[in-house]
Amino acid sequence: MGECPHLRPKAKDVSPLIQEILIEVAKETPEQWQVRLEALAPELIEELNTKKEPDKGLKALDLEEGQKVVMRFAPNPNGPPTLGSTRGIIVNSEYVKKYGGKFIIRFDDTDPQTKRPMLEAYDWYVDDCKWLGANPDEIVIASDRIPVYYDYARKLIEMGHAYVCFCDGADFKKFKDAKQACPHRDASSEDNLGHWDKMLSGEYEEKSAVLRIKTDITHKDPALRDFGAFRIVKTPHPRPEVGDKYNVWPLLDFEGAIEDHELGMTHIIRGKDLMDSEKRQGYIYKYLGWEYPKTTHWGRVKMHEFGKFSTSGLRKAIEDGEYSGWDDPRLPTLRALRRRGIFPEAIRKFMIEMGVGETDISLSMDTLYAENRKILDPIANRYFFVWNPVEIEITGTEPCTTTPALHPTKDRGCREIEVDNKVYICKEDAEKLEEGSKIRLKDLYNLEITSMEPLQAKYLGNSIESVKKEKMRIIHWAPMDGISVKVLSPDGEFTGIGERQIATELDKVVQFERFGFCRIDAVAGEVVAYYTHK
RNA sequence: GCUCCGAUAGUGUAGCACGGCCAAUCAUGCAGGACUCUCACUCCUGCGACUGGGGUUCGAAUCCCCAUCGGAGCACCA
Repeated sequence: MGECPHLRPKAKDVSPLIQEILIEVAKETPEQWQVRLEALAPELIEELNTKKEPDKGLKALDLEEGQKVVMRFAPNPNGPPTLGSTRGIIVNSEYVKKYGGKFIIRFDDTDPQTKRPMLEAYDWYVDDCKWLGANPDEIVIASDRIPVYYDYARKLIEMGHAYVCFCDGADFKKFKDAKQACPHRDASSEDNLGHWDKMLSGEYEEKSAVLRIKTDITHKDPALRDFGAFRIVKTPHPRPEVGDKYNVWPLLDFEGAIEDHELGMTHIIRGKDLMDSEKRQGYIYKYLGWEYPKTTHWGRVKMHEFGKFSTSGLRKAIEDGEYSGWDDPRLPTLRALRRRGIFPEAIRKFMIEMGVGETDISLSMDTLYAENRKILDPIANRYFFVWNPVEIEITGTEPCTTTPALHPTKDRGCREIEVDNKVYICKEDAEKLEEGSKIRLKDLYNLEITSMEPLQAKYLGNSIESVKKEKMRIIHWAPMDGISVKVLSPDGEFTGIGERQIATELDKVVQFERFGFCRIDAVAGEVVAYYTHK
């Protein structure tokens, strides 16, 4: 019908005819269909056989042919980047890669008080962006550019679009809720300029005055009625280059509005919590005759594995020793994921395939782990690590050496393990045994349990055929001269014994068989490993 | 209270701007099986969704209205 619009008026007549034909066709066999299709339209057969490739990844951006983009990621560095931050980093930088242009990191660090920036975090953001493959073309720090914001503020006051308001917060809210102008709204530009200068020079105390942008005080959406643009904060900024230079600080809506224009932003992609913010900023753009960048939003993201946590709450928990630091494996910070051996490529893929939807989503780390496992499995060497180790004594054989492969399918050589008359096995494996049970020590030999306490076994040959025939359990083990290993995981700590050769894998991700992937974090004395995932 | 968004399998996601190629994609998850000297990997099979109700239309996941549910904003936070 789409192809033959002239039939549309006759749709009522056409559809019974089609129905009849369909009934006829349904009586035939698939083989008959094949024959008829070959006669009618052979090209369709190929089309049927090729699977539809759905659009993967990010949707096209709204722009003109050949246009380059300028996009930004704008964090407040009041804590370390987290998995949540990566959405902004990856989506924005990916578009810049796709269309060409500029990717900017802009630190919106204009609150020295409530969400006070953390000095180390500036570098963390830049580092983590680079690690994720999102190299910034430019780094902008808002607290370096306060005079720029002051200039625009003055301009808006002169134009009569901004006023200094001395209302108490609660009083202003009453006026606003009643759609009424507060007493200061109609002051002259001259008066306002005078007040503004006094704000800047520090004559007013904190909370006593605020610069507001005039919008429409009767707007039906209360969120859009006259909003604050600057406030007085006398707490010095943590950056030494800024310190106590300023008494008056811009609020996000103002600072962001000015910077997005100054930096030539073409597109903005950010959380939908900032949707109203955009409408407020629209007034500033209108007054200054600017055009607002094109915007897209994403919804709230929650990870099943991580509850709600605030940066400030987390900071306290770390200070209290509840977590070992910002890279504690239980945390969703990028530093932690990095330390655990999550690869940036996996995070990128995860974020890109998630796309940019306005729906609030709640997702599981499993999907990220699955991506990461695809990268890890071919490159991770295999080792034995026995957690909660118990000794088992073996009789009936001589000390020997075994050489299991480092990888089950890739040819990467072997490791070498010497075995005397005792090995370690996991307590949870030992608990399933009883006198007379037969087990296979993987890559070693077969045993029959002769005593449970103490745990003893006798050598039963090393025929793998009899393992299969008798369906023996195959368990892993560790030699008596193994190395102590401590694994830190989101679910707690595991300690035990591993092969000595693990110590050569510093900073690599290995797989502890029947346990999971781990990144070897330290090898001095004992091995410390961070659990990656199953 | 006012305002603004959104809703497709367990979880994400494609399809929706322009209604018919949708008996709805892909991934992950789960279940079963094959392979395997790991509980990993790989392979095969299966499970599973258009929030509900009206309307428009020959035809609705797609357009319109209502309801329900979820989220956000109404800060001198970002």
